Formats: sequence, C-alpha cells, structure tokens
Amino acid sequence: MWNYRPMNKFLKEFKDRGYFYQCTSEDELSKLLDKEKIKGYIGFDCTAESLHVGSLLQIMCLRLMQKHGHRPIVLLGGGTTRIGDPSGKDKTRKILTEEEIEKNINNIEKILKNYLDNNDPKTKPIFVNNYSWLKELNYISFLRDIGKHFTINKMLTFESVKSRLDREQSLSYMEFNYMILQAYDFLELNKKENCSLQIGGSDQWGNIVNGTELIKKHSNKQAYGLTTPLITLASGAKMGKTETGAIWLDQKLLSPYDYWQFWRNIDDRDVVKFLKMFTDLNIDEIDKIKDKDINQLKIKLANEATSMLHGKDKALSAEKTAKKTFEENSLGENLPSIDVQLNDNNSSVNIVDLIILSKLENSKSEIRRLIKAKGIKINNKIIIDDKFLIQKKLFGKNSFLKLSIGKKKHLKINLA
RNA sequence: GGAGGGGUACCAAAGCGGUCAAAUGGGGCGGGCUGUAAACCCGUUGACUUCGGUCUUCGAAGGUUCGAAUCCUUCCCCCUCCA
Repeated sequence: MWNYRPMNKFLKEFKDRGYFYQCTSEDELSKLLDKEKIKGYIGFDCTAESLHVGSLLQIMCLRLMQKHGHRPIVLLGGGTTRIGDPSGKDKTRKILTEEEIEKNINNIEKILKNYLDNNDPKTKPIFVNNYSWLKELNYISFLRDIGKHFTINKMLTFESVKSRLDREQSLSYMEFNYMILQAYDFLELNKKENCSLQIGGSDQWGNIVNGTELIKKHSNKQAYGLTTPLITLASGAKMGKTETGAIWLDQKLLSPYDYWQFWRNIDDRDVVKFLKMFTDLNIDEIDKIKDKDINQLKIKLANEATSMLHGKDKALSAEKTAKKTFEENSLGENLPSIDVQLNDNNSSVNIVDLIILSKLENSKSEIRRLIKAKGIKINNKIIIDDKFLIQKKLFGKNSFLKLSIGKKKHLKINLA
C-alpha cells in the first residue's frame, strides 16, 4: 500500500454523483488536480436556440469544477456549429445561417451564466467562441501543422465515421474534418488558456482523445479527457425530450411551473440518482433522506432543480401551484390561463372552441375524442357533451374557472 | 453500368382492384387502479361535422377503370448482389 493515494476530491465527487464514465488517465489527472487548480472546458453545440435538460449534466460538471476551485471554460461552438458534428447522426445536419448561430450563442451563454458563479475571479467562467480562431485558419499551414498529426487510417476507425460508412450513409469531407477541428480547439485552449482538461458526453470520447493526442504530439504536453455517461430514464427514453416537447432550460420556452412538473414526474427509480446528479445537496445528505417518502423526494428534487435555474421564489411558487392544483383540487397562479369575454348572460363559448383558443390542443376531433373519454373537466366536473357552453353564470362568485385536460394539464379561464 | 428488392399513418410492418381512413405491434393520448410513479387492465390514435356524412392521405406526376394503396406509364429516392 506504499503507493496508496486517496482520489482527488473533485474526481471523487464527480464519481459519487454519477458523472463519471471514462477518463484518459485517471491517476495522473487525480494527482494534477491535487497539485493545482486547473482550467477545464466543455464545448456546447449551438445548433438550437437554447439548451435543454440533455445538456444539464455538462452544466453540472462546470459547477462542480467551480465548487472545487477549478476554472471552467465554456466553449461555444460558433465555428464547429458551422460544420456539424457527425457523431450519433445519420444525416448531415442542416446548415444554419450566421445570424442564427450568433443568436443561439448569445442565448446559450445567458443560460449558462444562470448556472455558474460569475463573481469569484478565481473560478469565474471563461466564455470563448471557437469561431474566433477557426475563421482565421490558413488551409495550407493548418494542414502542415495540424493535419500531419492525423492519419486517415485512424480517423476511419472512429465510431462517428465508422457508423456512417458502415451504413453507407454519406459523410461529407466537411463533416469528416469535424474531429480535427475539435481537437484543434483543445490545442488552442491549451496554448491560450493553459486548459488541460476537456469534459464531454460519452459520445465525445473520440473527439476528446484526438485533442489530448494532438496536444501531446504538437506541444508535447499532457492533457486529459473525462466523459460523462449517456443518461437514460428508467423508462429507456433519452433524457431531455418528451413527446410534448423538449425540456428547455429557458423561461421563454418552458415555464418554471412546467419545468418543476418535469422533475416532479420523474420515474421513482430515477429519483435518488437525479438528486445526486442535478442538485447541490451533499451526497451524505441524500443518503440520509433517500428512504423517505418518495413523493417528498420528488418535490425536493423539483424544488432544487427549479431553484437552480429559475430561482427559489419561482420554485416555491411552482410547488404551491402544484399543491393547490393536485392536492386541493383548486388552482394556483402559475397555471397557464386564458381570458374569455362574455358580455351578458346570454353570450357563451363552446367548450371545444375554448380549448382550441387555449392552444393546449389544436384539433377539434381530438377534443371531441377527449370529451367522449371523460378527459375534460370544468371545475373538476366531467364534461360529457361536446356542445357544452361556457356561460357567465358558470363562474358564480368567482371570476375564473378551472379547465382540466386529462389529469395533468390544467388551465385557468378568466372572465374578462 | 448490369440483375433483383423496396418506398404505406409518429415508428416498425401487413394489405396488392371494391367490405381500406388502411390489419398487427410499439409509441402517444384518455380512462381505471394508485401516489401527479411503475406495472397492469380498458378505450382511443387523419381533418372537419348540423353526428346523416363530407374532405384529404399509402414516394411524385399522369393514365386505365363505375371504382386504385392495390393495375399501367414516366420520374425521384433507398436497399441487396454482380462489375
């Protein structure tokens, strides 16, 4: 046991929380992290206008670096998004316009700032856009300096390339270069910022290793790669997208209440795992409470995750709305709402038209079907007739009604 | 370039002149049970409807026929084998 050495604290927590999948050289990285505070980077793709929970694990990694005194570098792939990563994709992605990419980058940066501590000068995140160096590359010198370190023989063995070729899907020369560019990003950050670590999803392994090897060959320096597992839900689905739409980390695209609901509705089997992954609660603390009432844990998870993104107030208010809506059968302020105008006692709105107006459903046939299946309620009373009319007298003393579609969708109807 | 096979709804896959808005499975949605969970059970799954029907869908465009997802012609795309 003479060479026993406890694992670095950052790495240990990285593992305890379930973030760890693979590392290029674990022991050495552990030693390095013990010795000094380093800079580590994660790249974010800018294809979409915003981030969704699928990226949350990467964000948590950035936070964990900060927690342990390391400094995260966020690379916004303004340059590489112009190319498109072929990893895990069957087809070439559509190419975005410059303006779209610019807009996406700004928005994504804003979201990330929400999650990170921007005050401590030692760990304050550094935002970089790889377009700033990629756009200036000179083709010939790039081939001579960088290209010579890559062999086609090896590039062809990478999963992202191989799977395309195996299935005889075309892979353009442009996309084929993606991995070189990502490796070059790492080299560039290593030179510029002394960045010695890249973290990414397990699908990025090949790209990351290319980077560490390029740094070795080009600068004769040691750099490290760390990957996180692909998170699947207990149901087998990929995390991030549901049938109803993506779980956006963006108030404009998904309300805090809906975000809270996403976590509240997590499968039982995933709850403890997600508490570890997506909250700041200590591992010990989680272990202590993990056998508590599962629904309390889900509420805790929802509150923690929502607070982190939208702030504590919004989280608590979402909880309150949920409580009123689901436990007390009334309704809370965060439910979506629509206004209806009923001027006198004779005017009315048909139930089907009303739901169309609310935009919660967009097919009248579907709504009629729902009514037949007892899925539509007004003030908790099942509506059995698709000709049901909303009239002023229905509102009684209140100025609002509660409209329910199924068990989970609720809407407040205001009398305007 | 030659020889075959194929493109059907969200996905997979049957249908191969009328009974086809299209079997079956998965997924989704709704209901039941429960805990806003899972599993399970039931229902539903093109649009519009005055609930009688009406309109649009089976790679694309034309054609044959009283009638086409089904037959014919042209075109586009994909797969397998040979060169």
